[in-house]
Formats: sequence, C-alpha cells, structure tokens
Amino acid sequence: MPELPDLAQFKSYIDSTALHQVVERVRVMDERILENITPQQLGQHVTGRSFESTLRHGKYLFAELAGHGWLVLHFGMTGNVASVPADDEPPRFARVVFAFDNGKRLAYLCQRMLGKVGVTESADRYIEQQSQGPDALDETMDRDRFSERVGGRRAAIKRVLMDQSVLAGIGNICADEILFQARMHPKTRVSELDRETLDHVFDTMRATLRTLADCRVHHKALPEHFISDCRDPGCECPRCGGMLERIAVNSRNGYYCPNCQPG
DNA sequence: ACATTGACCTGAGAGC
DNA sequence: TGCTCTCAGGTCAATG
Repeated sequence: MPELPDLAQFKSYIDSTALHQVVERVRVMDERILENITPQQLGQHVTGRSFESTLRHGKYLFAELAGHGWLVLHFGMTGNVASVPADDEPPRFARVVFAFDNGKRLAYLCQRMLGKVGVTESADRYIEQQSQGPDALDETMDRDRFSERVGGRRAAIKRVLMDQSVLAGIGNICADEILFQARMHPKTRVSELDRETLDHVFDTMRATLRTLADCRVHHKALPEHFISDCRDPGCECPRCGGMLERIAVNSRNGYYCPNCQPG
C-alpha cells in the first residue's frame, strides 16, 4: 500500500491522533522491525517525550521529538498505523505500540516486516543518507528541476519515476496512474522526450499525486477516469473502455491502456 | 547506465 | 480441510 498518497494519509492520521501527548511506554512486539536500535534505546529516546510535528519525505515519515531528534517510520509494502482503543489488544501485525499518558495508543503495523522503525538526530541528514531525491510534491520542485533530474536518462519512464533517488514517493501504483493520466506508455524511454513532453509529465505527476493524496486523506473515491482501482487482467480502461494490458517494467507488474497510452 | 534477479519477510487467495 | 503455488503497492545487493 504505502506510496506517497498513503504516507500523506498516515501523516494526517498521526497529526490528528498522536501529537502533543506524552509517551508513557513503548512496546516493541518484534524487534526485527527496528533499525540500528534496541527496544531499550527506543524506549529511552521516546518515553517521557511527545511528538511535536510530523514530516513526510517520499515514503518516509518522521515524527519530531522536540529537541531530541526524530522517530523514523518506513512502511515497506504492508506498513500502516492505527489507534488502539482502550482495553483492546493491539491489532494483528502490530510491531511497535506507543502508549500515551492519556490512555491513547498508536500502533505501527507491518505484516511483512519490510518496513523499519528508527530514530535520527536530523531528518534532513537521514533523507540524504538514504539517497532520497526531492519529494515528488516538494513545493520547490518545478518544471526546470524535474527536467534536470529526470530528463536525458535512457531508462523507461516508469522506472525513472519509481527511482527514489530521482524523486521520492512514487511507487508502482502511482507510476501507473501518472502515466495513464499523461497518456504515455510506461516503457517510453525518457531520452526520447522533448522538453515540452517532460513538462507535460511533470504537470500530470503533480496533479495526479495531489488528487491521489487528497482522496486518501479524505477517504474519497478516486475520480472515474482514474486507473488505480483497475488492477486485474481483463479490466476495462476507464477512459476508452478498451482492455487494459499487464506489462512488466523493472520486473514489477503494472497496467496500462494500449489504446490511450500508445508506445 | 541500465536491466534483471534474488533476497529479505509474511500472509491471502486460488487451485487441486 | 489441507496442501502447494502464486502474488503482493518496497528496497537492496549482486550480476550481466
């Protein structure tokens, strides 16, 4: 699940449920999820402090421990967050549970254990160390910067859009949606695109990611002409009604409309 | 530079 | 019911 729009939802969820409350206890249910830190150290870092703000960069979420660095959350393929009602057992797949002094609890879930939980002194430095490019919705990103980072490469456009060191936040589903909206075949070589076309991809990427994030955050259905919910062989194109095709790019399966996204 | 593959992990769902 | 197989929205390292 977790790509940029999902992370936007997690951020919104944490902002409305877990800020400005003192953490009384941290329970680590499976310490393999921890990155370079023991459960004891995580407890020492967080206990007695509160999350003051959150920061999303690509597929990473940071929660600020005022004056004491940041909690780092990465969600892998199956990560999620959830409030745990009083008296309830944490849900299945809960790996770390933060209990606040007001009785509320926040659980980090990760079924497949491909995510990670850690702490860092500086979110900016952490992002750099992880070789993350600028966030795909970063306000300082514009057509020029996009064209600089993306343009000229020989690889397929879908692969480049999904490269977190080029732009952070886009995964398999978002890439399919952006390219569907841009009416571009996923295997199009970036080096074949002129500046005008790159600008079109950039504009489409921004608008599409904003819509996807808005729908996630506000629990709205996607617009009818979106393809993200059509991920089965034999699905119809929401624009032309033709059959979608499955195609592997970068050994990830995706869907596209051969009619609307000609090669 | 770019593409491909397997590994990390676990569980859901399909098919027998 | 239970077994086996395939697949899954992420990322990394190794290899061609």
